[in-house]
Amino acid sequence: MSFSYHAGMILSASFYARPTLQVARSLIGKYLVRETSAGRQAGRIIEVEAYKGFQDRASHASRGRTKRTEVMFGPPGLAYVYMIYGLYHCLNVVTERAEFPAAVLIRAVEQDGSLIDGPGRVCRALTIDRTLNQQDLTRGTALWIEDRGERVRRTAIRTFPRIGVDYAGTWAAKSWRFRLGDFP
DNA sequence: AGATTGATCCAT
DNA sequence: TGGATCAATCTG
Repeated sequence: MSFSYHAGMILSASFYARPTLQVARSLIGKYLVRETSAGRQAGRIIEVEAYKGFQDRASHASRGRTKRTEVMFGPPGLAYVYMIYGLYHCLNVVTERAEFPAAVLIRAVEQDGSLIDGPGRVCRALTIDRTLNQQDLTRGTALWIEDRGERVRRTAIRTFPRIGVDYAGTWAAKSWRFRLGDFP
């Protein structure tokens, strides 16, 4: 039992252990929370992308089970953090079930009224790097996602093709990006 | 449009 | 081991 204060309910493994597109949708309006020795920061999730299964050519896991993608094959509720272009980090949450590779990329959050737009910027703003790879998000330490009671109407969420995956053939056309409509 | 940066992956 | 690639971002 932890006695530290949480503004909302920490999402449990059962939240992540659902079909990835459902998890992606329901992450909109939840709060990504980062706690360090310097304090606690939170961002309201505005945009996400789903990456699902062995066939999805946009997913890192489509190349198979490697050292990098191993965490995507792990149990739901783990963080998958990778470095891109040697400059930026991207945060994903692992979904569904062990042995099945799937995750949701956090693309944008609203922090203290300002929009942090882009997965690299999200990680920079919340001090998220590879040391948090494979972190268990259901434990409520260092990094987690919580529900603060906001109800997001389904019609408030718009869907788009995923960004930066033009190489993925027909998979690039799938509307697996979800964004809160109030943020153009 | 072009530069940046380093981890990763696969072909030599 | 080498080199192409990359779920991005910043500056012109």
